[in-house]
Amino acid sequence: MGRGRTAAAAVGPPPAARHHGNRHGRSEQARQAVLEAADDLLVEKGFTGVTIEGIAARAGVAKQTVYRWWKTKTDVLLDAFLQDAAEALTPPDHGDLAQDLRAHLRQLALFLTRSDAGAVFKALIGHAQHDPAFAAALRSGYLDEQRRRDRLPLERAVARGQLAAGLDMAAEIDQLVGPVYHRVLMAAEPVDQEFTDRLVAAFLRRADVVDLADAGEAGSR
Amino acid sequence: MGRGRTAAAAVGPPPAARHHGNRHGRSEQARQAVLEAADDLLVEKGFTGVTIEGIAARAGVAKQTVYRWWKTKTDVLLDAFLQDAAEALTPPDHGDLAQDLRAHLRQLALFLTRSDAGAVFKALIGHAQHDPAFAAALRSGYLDEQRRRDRLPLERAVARGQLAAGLDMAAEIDQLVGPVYHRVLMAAEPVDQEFTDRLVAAFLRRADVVDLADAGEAGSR
Amino acid sequence: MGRGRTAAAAVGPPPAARHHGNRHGRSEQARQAVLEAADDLLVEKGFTGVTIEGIAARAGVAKQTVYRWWKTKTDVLLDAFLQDAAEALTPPDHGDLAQDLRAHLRQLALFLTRSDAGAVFKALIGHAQHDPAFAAALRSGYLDEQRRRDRLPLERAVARGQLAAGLDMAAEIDQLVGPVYHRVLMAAEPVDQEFTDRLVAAFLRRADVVDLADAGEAGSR
Amino acid sequence: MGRGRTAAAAVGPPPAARHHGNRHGRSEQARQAVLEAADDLLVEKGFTGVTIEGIAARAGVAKQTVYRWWKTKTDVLLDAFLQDAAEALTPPDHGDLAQDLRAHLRQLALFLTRSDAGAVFKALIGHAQHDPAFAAALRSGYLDEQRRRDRLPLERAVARGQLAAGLDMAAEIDQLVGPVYHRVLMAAEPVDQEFTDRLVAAFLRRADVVDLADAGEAGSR
DNA sequence: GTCTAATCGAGACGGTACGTCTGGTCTTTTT
DNA sequence: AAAAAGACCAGACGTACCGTCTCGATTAGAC
Repeated sequence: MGRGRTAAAAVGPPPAARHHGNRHGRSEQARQAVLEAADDLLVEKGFTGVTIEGIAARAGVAKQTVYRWWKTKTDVLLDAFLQDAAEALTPPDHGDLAQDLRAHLRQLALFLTRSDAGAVFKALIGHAQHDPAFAAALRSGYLDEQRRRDRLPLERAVARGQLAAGLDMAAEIDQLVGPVYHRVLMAAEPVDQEFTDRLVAAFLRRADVVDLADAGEAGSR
Repeated sequence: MGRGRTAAAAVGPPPAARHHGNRHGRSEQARQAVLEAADDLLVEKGFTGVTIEGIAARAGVAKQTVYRWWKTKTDVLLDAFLQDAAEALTPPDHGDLAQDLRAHLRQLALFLTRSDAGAVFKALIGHAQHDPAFAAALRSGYLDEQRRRDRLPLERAVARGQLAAGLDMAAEIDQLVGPVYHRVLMAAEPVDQEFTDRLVAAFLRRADVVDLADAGEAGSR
Repeated sequence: MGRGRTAAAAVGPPPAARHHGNRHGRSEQARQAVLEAADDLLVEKGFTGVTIEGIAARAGVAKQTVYRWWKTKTDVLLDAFLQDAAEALTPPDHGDLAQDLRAHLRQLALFLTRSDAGAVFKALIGHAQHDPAFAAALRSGYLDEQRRRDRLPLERAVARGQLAAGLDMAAEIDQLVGPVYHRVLMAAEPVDQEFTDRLVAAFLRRADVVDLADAGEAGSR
Repeated sequence: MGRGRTAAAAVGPPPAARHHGNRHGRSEQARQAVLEAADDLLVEKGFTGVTIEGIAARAGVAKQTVYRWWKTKTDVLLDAFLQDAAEALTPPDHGDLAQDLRAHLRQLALFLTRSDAGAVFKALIGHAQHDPAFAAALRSGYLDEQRRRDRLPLERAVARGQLAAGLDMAAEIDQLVGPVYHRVLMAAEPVDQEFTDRLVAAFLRRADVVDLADAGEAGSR
């Protein structure tokens, strides 16, 4: 297994933490081992199969070391997820709204349905339904930022003059990503490209987008 | 406390079950006590606070009696939910598509955010993320049927000639209800009437709806 | 290993306890397994090596089963000891005071220095120094009764007219057995027959014993 | 609180140790703080309540500092005890055997039942039952020397001609102090002056003591 | 006046056992 | 036949100490 963390490691690692159990901070080695063990276990045995004992055992770490830095197994999973996925869902910038949105929704669908991190994410969303405090942590740690990223293509289009400025961004984003999450979390139906492209098309039609590639004409195609 | 079960009791009760711990079949009394205990506990203490031991204790029933009829605590909660909410979300029939959809989405939002049954439902959706078998049970026990109910306004509109027949129903439903679920399950934002009405308006615009009240004109655009 | 419990089983077994985990009482099988595991462990690994986890594991019993019936590992050891040793130290009755006392002290010395039960007993006495509540339990469970047994030879001698009635029994017993315990618990010196016989001789000399075998003479000096 | 160590400090302090954390030796300040913390904790919380972590915390010392100089908590307690009690139980010299013995046994009884050091001593004796290596350390560090002190009155009496030379000293000492320890360690009965005086009387009677105060007569008064 | 080496406080580390809790299984008696 | 009762095995929970370790600060004596 392993997790192939990218070097960037945007989220958790405390500044300059490469030492070993001394006053100068925690062991980065132990931290990484715990995070890897946690999401390996989630992928292998599912959410219920993740226990702090199991994480500690697989990470070759003392239980107390896990408890010292994380309160619950879901905090570990969240930490692991944040580290893995921080940059997975940044929408691309092709200079074209339609293209950007299609690519972004497709990427989101694949992330949720195909990647290990997506599996972790679904588990975390699931747990958030049972634990309001964790829901808040998940929101502030990930969802808020993700919503900001989701908004980027629209904001760039506004800047380009491709899109009217008065849009209710939040509502539009919900209409774009909401159906994707809905299929992933509740329905059993596949979330294929046809589906995500259709969401984009519906948006373009209702949002009076100026098609820059086909300048001079108004309307949505 | 209590649950005010409607007489209909659409789901579980075995035929002729009014006895109590005798040779004549299971005790309907015990069954009801268990279901009530389960969702009372959920409302009071949250999903984690529901345990089979706790259910049995509060229902005044032996643990084995719970295990005899349900495999897990989530099966109890599902059973309780189905009994309570079976018909809760049937969309109304005003003879007008726009009116029906607006009312239905509003009702859905209220159900999810305000009712006890909605709280149970969110908990079950949460658990389904951790347990594929339960997810399947939840789908076949409720979600599939609910999707059929969600479709009713559209189908009636097609029958009325208000809506073209070639529509991809599943995708349209996802675009209508998906954003609602998304806000409820993931975002912290309120799901007010303005939001749900906007979803309906977007649908009407993209779906070439014939406005019967304003007959003679074609399309909405 | 094993413990070869004598059938008599004077102490613990609850009345009619041969069933298995039902409402009618505890499992006698589990109880025996726990007691045997406890003193096997003590003999093998010493007092520190006895843990409730270890007892449960070796007995093939759940930890909770141990905790259900005993509060601490020392309670288990005490129970085991009582069952093993209840009648181990009853002084013999030869009809002669000197003979009885010599045999009894010799038996006590051998019990303490040679038998497994003696090892358990020393451990319990040791623990009693750290735990006043346990000390009281040990006294009421064993020591008080043992002191009564220690007194028997003297009382029989009084009944026979071999010994004056006004004796301070407690003080005399302490002078007889105290030195034995002292050597066992504190000194490293052997407690051989010469030593125990000397204690008896000193007692006979100071206690104005009528030597029935040599009737007619008074006093021992 | 505190311990009021007498200046003599017979046991541990290394020569010229008043520095603090440099190459030339240990910190006497830390050493004293540890010893005081250890027996304060014992008196306050009992043997079980003494932990190396607790000692270090209360002494305001790092755990490692304790481990650097002592192997176990019982070694700390032993060290503390030796420092406190080294000369506590030296029998007086009145020039009279009976008087010396009566005073000595009385002092022993009071030490064991009344003083803080006596409480520590009982705890150490208790632990020695569980740990043969510690038992040996306790014997060589204290008991052997104490037995030598116990013997002093008898040896002086022999020198004075008050007592026959052929006596088995060890056995006689055991008969004098054994019953006292026995009552302290095992029985709940008080160890009052009447009891200790009786032990001396029994000894005098059996040991053909020449009463110097009443010279000329033989026998034990 | 630096340099060196031992000890100090601090505290993270891998571990073991604690005592508690819940999950599921089982057996017996009662209805 | 199913209920109530509750003991059973199993194993995770979160905590307390264990004994080891690494660190940076402190402080003599050696140079």
